[in-house]
Amino acid sequence: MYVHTKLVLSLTQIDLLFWIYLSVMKKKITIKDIAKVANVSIGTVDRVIHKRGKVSEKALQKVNAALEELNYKANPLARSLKNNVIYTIAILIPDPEKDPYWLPCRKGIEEVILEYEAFDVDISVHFFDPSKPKSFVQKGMELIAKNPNAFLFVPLFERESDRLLQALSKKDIVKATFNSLPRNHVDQHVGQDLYLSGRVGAKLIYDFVQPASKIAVIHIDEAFNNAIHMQQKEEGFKSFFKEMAPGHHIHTKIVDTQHIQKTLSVFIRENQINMFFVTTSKTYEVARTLESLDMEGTIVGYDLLPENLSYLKKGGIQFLIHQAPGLQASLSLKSLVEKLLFDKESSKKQLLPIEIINSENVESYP
Amino acid sequence: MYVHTKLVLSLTQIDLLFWIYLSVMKKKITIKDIAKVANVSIGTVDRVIHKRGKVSEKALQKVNAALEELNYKANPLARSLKNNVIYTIAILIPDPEKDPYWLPCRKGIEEVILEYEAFDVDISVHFFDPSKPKSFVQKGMELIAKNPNAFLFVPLFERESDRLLQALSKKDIVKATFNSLPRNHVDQHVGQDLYLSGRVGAKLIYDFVQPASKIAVIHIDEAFNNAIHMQQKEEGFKSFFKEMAPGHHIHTKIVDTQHIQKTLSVFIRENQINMFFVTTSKTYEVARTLESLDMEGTIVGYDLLPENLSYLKKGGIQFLIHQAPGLQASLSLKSLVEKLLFDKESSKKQLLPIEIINSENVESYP
DNA sequence: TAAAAAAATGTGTACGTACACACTAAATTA
DNA sequence: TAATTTAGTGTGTACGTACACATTTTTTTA
Repeated sequence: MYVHTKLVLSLTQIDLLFWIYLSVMKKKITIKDIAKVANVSIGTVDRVIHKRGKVSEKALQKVNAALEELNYKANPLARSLKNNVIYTIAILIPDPEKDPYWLPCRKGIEEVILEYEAFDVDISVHFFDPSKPKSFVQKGMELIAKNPNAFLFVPLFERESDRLLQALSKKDIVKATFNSLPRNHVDQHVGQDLYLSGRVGAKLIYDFVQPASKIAVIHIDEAFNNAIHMQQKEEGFKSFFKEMAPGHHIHTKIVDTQHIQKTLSVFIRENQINMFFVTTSKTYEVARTLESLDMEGTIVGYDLLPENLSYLKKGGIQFLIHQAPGLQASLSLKSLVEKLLFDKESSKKQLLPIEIINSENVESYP
Repeated sequence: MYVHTKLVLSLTQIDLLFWIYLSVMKKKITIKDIAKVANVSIGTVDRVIHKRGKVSEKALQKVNAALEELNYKANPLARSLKNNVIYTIAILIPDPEKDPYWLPCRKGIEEVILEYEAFDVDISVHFFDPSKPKSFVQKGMELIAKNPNAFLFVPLFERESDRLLQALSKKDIVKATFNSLPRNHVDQHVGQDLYLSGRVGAKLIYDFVQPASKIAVIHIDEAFNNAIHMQQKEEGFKSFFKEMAPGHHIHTKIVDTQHIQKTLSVFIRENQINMFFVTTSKTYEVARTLESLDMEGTIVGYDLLPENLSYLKKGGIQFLIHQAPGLQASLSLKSLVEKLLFDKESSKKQLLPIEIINSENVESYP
């Protein structure tokens, strides 16, 4: 009612009829319609929308009224078409050849590239050696030097990431990360709550715990893997047990892939461990060791690597927590593209659900 | 190399230079570029692309060559802009007021509607009473009579769905479903593998099974809920136990919400059941009954209803299987919109992963 | 060989937005 | 009051595609 009254007062009879026509017919409101209703030219409407001044107070009010009454939304297609620039996105991730964990990640990215092939974006993927922080910085700097519109990367190393972020900040390049969250500010992030993921692992193990159970958190390759990652998971894990079974001691062991079998065997036998929370995708190493020792045990670990899946199906691993690297990559890339192309805003920080995988539901994952 | 040779033979010197320029510069190939390289007008290129004939053999070959060499991809934005029709999508889902299971579904749809507000689509949501097949058919027929471009619905009732699908087939309306899969053909479907989901439930329970355990599958409200749904889950559940513990007898019980507490109490006491696989979102009813009987037990059920979550956190329910109705709805609607707007093709049948929820990872779900 | 018919090709316009430029009206100055 | 500045407004064009229509070229027929 209010709406009508206001219009009757501010618009002529004919404009009112046109307004009713627009509201009744299923038709998208264009800048032209606004111009007609406000009885000005589209140029004036355009100046109002973009706040470029040179508009009389009277016209401004009429246009703003029409804009609001008709709930005008600019057509993103026409806007993007007119815009006519090709956005470049540079992506830097660990080399999947060096660590197969990143394979689904590359695959996810390639799918998105194909999906937006026909649009005005130029996406390129680059790799660094996950065991060499230097290669990360070097590649990163190279890419930044080319001034892409956005830079998406996995901040595996804290200090080195800071350097890249600093370089990026000077250049007005959109900063986006996934998998790990760097200390410094980024414009967009997709990841998982690692602390919570540790608690999930704890709960899964806790369900099987007996008074005599011996529990250990195993970190593999802490040296050149993401140390903070593992720490946060461990903290989450321990916090759960502190709440639910305060008396239960949790062992912690850091091992190297080098002599992993030997080191682990000794550790397991010495401490009589029969329940394991493995904080990395190399969970299969623990299962393999247990197998070689001909021992039974409960193992909860991370990620759907082929080796892990094999043990999951055989029963050597009870549960895997899925970090969905592929989904993380494709989601972050997609939001980046849509931000640039249609300036669609999505939440800065997106935390993906922590997915529990057992021998059965694994079949439902692609 | 081959590519070059072919071009040298088929194009003039100047065209070749232009081709090199196009390849080197980061620039999207337009119909105009093709016309220039093939040395014809854009009209001719257009006729070739749309196979509208009236093109000489020579021109056709030149254009096709250029199209392929330059890997032309039509700009979906310009195409959609030119197209200039408003697509209508009618959605029919069970009334969330009648069954709260459908609340996230409505929410998911509303989010997508907002997301595409500025685009040329007109999406409307309508509800039917999940306990009244007639209301489903009636509402459905009404919507179909309005000739939307696409019709997305939850085929809760088999026979009634067939009727709607028949009506749809006559009218060239895109048919899409989610949650349940109807017997007859649809153009698009998003759902879950229910048989597998039954197996997942089985595995979760199996991990806790003792020789003395008594296991039951509980169906609640089979009468007006989706009977096939429940059957498939039960089959999956039993198939797992047949494989892993052939001797173990699985009880089955169908109960009505009416006198559920009483019926269940009797059933549980008579059969000494202590492990439950509940095939519907009313899992909390079993937990409540067990609570009132002051008994302990293992319960695995479905869906993140507030009542279920409360028992999950208290420990009355061990695991919930998440059918993600909201995600199913938004995913199917999104693909529908993108299909109409940009004729982007996505796979006809999309099966979502079966997600296992416990008291911890539930926090990571929105 | 000219005229007519048919085939092939090119041109112009629209979609909705954005922006440069041209123009008109009002305000200021001489 | 005329000349000039300035505020306000309108017009035209481009983005890339699609399609109607106009134009040119080739083929057929008289």
